[in-house]
Amino acid sequence: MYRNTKPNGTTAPRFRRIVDHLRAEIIAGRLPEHAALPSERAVAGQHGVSRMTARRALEAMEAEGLAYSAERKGRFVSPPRLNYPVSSMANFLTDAEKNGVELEVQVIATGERTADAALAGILCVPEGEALSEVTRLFLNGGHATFLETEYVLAGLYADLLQAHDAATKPLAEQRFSPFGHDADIVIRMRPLSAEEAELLGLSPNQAGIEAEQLVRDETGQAFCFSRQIWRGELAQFSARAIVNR
Amino acid sequence: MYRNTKPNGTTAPRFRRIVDHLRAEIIAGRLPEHAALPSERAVAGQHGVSRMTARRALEAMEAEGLAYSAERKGRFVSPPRLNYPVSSMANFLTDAEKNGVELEVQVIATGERTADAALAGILCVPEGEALSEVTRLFLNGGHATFLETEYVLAGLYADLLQAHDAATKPLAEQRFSPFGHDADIVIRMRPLSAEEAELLGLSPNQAGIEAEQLVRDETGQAFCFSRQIWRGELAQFSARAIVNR
DNA sequence: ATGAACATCTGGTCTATACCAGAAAAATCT
DNA sequence: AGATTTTTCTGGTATAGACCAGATGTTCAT
Repeated sequence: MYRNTKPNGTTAPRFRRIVDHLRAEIIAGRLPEHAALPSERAVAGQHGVSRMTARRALEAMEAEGLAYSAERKGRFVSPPRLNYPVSSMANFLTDAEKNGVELEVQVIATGERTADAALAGILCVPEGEALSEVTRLFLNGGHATFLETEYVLAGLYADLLQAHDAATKPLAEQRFSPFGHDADIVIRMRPLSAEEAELLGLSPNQAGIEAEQLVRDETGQAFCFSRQIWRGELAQFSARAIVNR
Repeated sequence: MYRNTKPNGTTAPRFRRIVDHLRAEIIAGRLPEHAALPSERAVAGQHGVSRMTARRALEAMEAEGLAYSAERKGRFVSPPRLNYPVSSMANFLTDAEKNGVELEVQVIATGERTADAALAGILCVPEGEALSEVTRLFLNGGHATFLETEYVLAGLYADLLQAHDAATKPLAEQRFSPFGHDADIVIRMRPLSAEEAELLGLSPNQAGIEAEQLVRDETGQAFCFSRQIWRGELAQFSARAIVNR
C-alpha cells in the first residue's frame, strides 16, 4: 500500500533520495567511469522500493547525464564531456588528441546525391547539383559520442570522402588547412531518431544536441554543410564570437 | 493481464503509437500553440491503455519538445523555438522584437557580491573584487523561456543594473553600443536545478541548455559574465565563427 | 578445448490500482 | 452580484505484480 509519509512536512519523492545517493557514489569516485550501476532490481531491493521507483531514479541519473543505459546489459557511469571548439573546428581531431582524448571515427555510410531544395538553399547552389555525402560516427575512447553527416560539393572534394575509413587526423587537415574562412553554426536540442539512437547506443525519444555547420571558403562560397547529433550529456560547444552591431 | 501481441512480428511499443497520433494532431494544426493536450486519464481511455502507458506517451511528447506540462493543470503544445544569435547578442532584444517576438523581462533578483575563486578566474580580476549580480527571467509571449544571471564589474556598470525592471530594449543598447568587442561562449546540455525548474515552469531533473558568455571590451578586459539556462525545446543558438588555425 | 544447451540477469514495456495536493470549475451561501 | 465552500480534474508519486527478448554466464556433452 502506498503511503507518502512525510514526518517533517517536506515531501521529498523517494526516488530523489536514491538519485542523491547514487550521485554521491559517482562523485566520490566509488563508481568510476563506465562502471556498472546497480540494476533496477538491485536498487529496488537495497532501498526497499518497487522496481518502477528504482527505475525512475536510474532514469533521472540518465537525465542528469551521469549515467547511460545499454539495453539488457545495464546502466553505466558516463564519461566526461567532450568539448567541441567551434572556432577551430579544423583542428578538432588533432586538438582532441593533444588533450589526451582518443577519438575514433567510423564511416557509417558514403554516397552521391543531388541537392534537394533544402540543401540547395543552404549551400547556395542550383537544385540538382551533385553532392557527396558521408555519415560518420565519432567515438571517444570506444564510447559513441556523436554522429555527423556531411554534404560537400561533389566536384571539389569527392576524393576526400573515400580515403578515411577510420583515419583520424589527416582528414580535417587536408580539407581545411589551405583555407582561411568562416562558418555559420546553429545549435539546438532535439530528440534522437530511432536510427540515431541505435548508433549512439541510446533509447529513442531521448534528447540530444544538434549542431549544423555551413563552411565557406575564402571567396565566400559555401562548400560544405554538416549536421552533427551529439549525446546531450557528452556535448559542449565553445566559440569566440565577434559581437557586431 | 499484459500481453504484448505482435501479429506481424514487429514489436512497436503501444505508447509510441499514441505519440505518433498526438504528433500528427499537432503538426496538422488541430492542436495549436499552447492548446491543452488530452489528460493522462483521457488518453488512457481513448487508446485503451493504462494511465501509466498514457503517461509515457505524454512524457515522450515533452521529450520531443512538442509539449510542456504544468503541474496539476495539464499538458500543452509548445511554442516554436526562439533563436539566440550569439554574434549579435547586443541586439538580441531589439532583433527579437523586429521578428515579431514579444519578449518580456522579469528581474528575479539583484545584488552586490564579491568575486569568488571561480568568478575571479573567469573575469580575470583579483578574488574579492566587487561585482554586481542580476538574475532575469525572459518570457516569450508570456511563456517562460530562459533564465539569465549576469555578473558585471561593480564600478563600471552598477547604475545599469537598477534601471530596467521590465524594460526591454534600452538595456542592451546602452550597455553595448559604444563597444566593438568579442565574447567567449560555451553551450552545453545539463539538468535544471529545482529552483530553475520552478521559475521556468518545469519539473526538476529535466534537461535544459546552458549558455555561458564572457564579454570583453575593446581593450580585451572581461567586464561581464553571464550564464543562461534555457528550456531545451525552446532554445536555438546561431553564430558566425571565424575558423582560424 | 570446443561448442551447444540451459538458466539467469538485464532493461523495456505494460496493467491495475492507489493516494496526494494543487488548480479549476461548479454549487452554494450570503 | 459577490464571496465561499465543495466537487471534480489534473499531474506526480508509488506499489506489486507480469511478460518479453537479448546479453551473459554456467554447465555439460562431445
